[in-house]
Amino acid sequence: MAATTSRTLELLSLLQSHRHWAARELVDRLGVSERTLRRDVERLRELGYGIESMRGSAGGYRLEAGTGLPPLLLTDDEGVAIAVGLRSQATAGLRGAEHTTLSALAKIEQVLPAPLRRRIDALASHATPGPGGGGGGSASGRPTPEIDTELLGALALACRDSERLRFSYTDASGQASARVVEPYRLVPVARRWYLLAWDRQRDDWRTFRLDRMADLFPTRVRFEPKPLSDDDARRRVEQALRHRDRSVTARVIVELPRDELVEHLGWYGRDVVADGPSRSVWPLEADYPENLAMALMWVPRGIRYRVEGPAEVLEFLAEQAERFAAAAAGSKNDSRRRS
Amino acid sequence: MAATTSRTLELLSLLQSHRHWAARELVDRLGVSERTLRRDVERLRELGYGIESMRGSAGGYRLEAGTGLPPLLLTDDEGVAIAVGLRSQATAGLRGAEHTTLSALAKIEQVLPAPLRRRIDALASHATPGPGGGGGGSASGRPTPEIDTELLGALALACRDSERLRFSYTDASGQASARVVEPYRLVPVARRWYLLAWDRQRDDWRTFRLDRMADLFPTRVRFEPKPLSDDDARRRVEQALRHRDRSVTARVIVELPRDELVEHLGWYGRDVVADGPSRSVWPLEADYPENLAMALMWVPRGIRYRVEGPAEVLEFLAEQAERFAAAAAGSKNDSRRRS
DNA sequence: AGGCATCCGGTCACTTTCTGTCCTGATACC
DNA sequence: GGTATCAGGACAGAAAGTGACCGGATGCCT
Repeated sequence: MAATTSRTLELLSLLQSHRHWAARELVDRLGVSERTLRRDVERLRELGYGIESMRGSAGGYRLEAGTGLPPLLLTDDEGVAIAVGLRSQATAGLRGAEHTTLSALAKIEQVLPAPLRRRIDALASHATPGPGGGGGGSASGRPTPEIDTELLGALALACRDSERLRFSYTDASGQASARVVEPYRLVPVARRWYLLAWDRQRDDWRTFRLDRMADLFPTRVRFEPKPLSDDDARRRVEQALRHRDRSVTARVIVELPRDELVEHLGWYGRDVVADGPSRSVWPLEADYPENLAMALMWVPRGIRYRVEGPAEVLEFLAEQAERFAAAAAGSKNDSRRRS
Repeated sequence: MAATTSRTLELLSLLQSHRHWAARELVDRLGVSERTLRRDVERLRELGYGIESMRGSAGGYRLEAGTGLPPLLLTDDEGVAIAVGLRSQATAGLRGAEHTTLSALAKIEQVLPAPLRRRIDALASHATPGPGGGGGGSASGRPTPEIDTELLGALALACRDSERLRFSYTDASGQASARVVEPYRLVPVARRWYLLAWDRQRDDWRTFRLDRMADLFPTRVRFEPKPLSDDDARRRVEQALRHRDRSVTARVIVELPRDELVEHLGWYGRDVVADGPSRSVWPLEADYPENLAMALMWVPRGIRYRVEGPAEVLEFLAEQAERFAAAAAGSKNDSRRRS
């Protein structure tokens, strides 16, 4: 057996766990002579990992940024933290980076020992839910869509590896059916995830909403993927969704110059457009009126605004207004309203 | 030079990038004989990584969950995705797992080539901000605290490696000063991060709020850390904060049995307690009234509630109520303004 | 059932690398 | 200058890695 490969990995692991190491310490841990250690360091350097060394009485080795990313040697805990992070990131969405996030997630999911996986599933459901998105809880009445990150991980793997899947699906009309598909792409649209796949039974592309899938069974049968560009995929999904799963949209007209509003809102205000010199229009889109109303709260205090949108939204606002007013008045005996 | 170690890593990398590999393909890529490949696989198995093999015409190798987490061999993109994920996770907070997340973050930050780091910094500021937490935007008037994830990463490294730091700090009273400290722990409290460190000039423990630090300079001088338990650290920080940075709290009395409310709220409702058979109390805490009010929106529609809390909160609610009402009424029947 | 493609692992001879020891140098800090 | 640290050449013996060859096992397909 090759002591040397595993030792090299261990060295890398040590160097990653603390920044600074004296040769002496490393020698003790690895159980080799000092000369061999130097040779190991040399080897790692040849592989492109930046190991800096310092002489003198506080000398030692230090793993720095090199030309490439070295293999990450993680403890179990760290692996869990990373997996949880990736799952929630996939959920929260980082526009344009979904694909990469999923591929990183797939890499970890693939090698995750079972006990760790259980810890992740547990943790992920305790994680702070995103801004009106994702995360845990098992509330049924709660309007925030929940994303089953476990499912997401499994699907990411299957897409990457072109592995045929079996699952049951409940479509928009409540009809359940068993499906056998060849999965291609996961596409996030408006806080929900969709799977684009080739349906073997219908011999055509189909789009599946993740929260309507159940009983996923990876068949371990590989298929030959047809060519499909990212653009194609997105287009197909968007087309499939054109007439369903519409989200709630509204326009908020704020009595504030565009720049001022944008500065106040930061990231949320990226779509704000000016409507004259002292007024802005803030287009909002959300999956539920609740989330839409939450955004309104960030309009600077004391500033007036007006909302244009479907009756559903306006009714919701009126209802919330009433409840807020009642709550505020009810507790304060001196019925405080500002006039 | 050792072709074998690097080849082993490359094999691992291949196995991680796709699930399934035929021996033939691997042999072609690695440029060795089939026998040697088998030996390499054997070596990896001995190291505890689960490589499954299948015979027959669709045979091949497959990296599965093993006993331990294998070294992760990431592409640049994946590394970036992971780093971004970890930064935002540290920000969003996962109670109890902060430490692990930071240690994983430190590991990656340490070895991140400069160009990748730049991409991360750019991306992180575009990421979706959490629920009233973290994330990007540079708004000054926005009440959500912003967290400089770059700073967080650098501090995590310095804590781990016991590296003395220099920075300038602006305290609560607006007084700026230059500090030299020995950093020990990063502690998140109520959506903000604090650094617990030993102040070399004052010869005592000090707590620094991250968003008040600037011009961080890692001295690369190591220090001998004094013993300090996690509990100790947390206690010190909490004590230091006792009289500043208070957050907003309130109690919401909801006319709904506890279980029903909890089921509806999911994660958010973890602190709900019963108040009689048909009423519940939902304690809320947030850094700003905005965030507190957002939670109220999740009380099931049609259910009445009452809020007990500081005047600040009630006033805020009253104001929002008025704005909502105005927005709802204003657009509906086309009378532009309220009253 | 038979054929074929695939993985399995033993043996052998040969080559390459790895390792520890010994040594001389370079560099940094005190 | 003294000391602690890393650097790296030389050498010889031990250890490993490697390819070629083989008969065997297993699973899929016809």
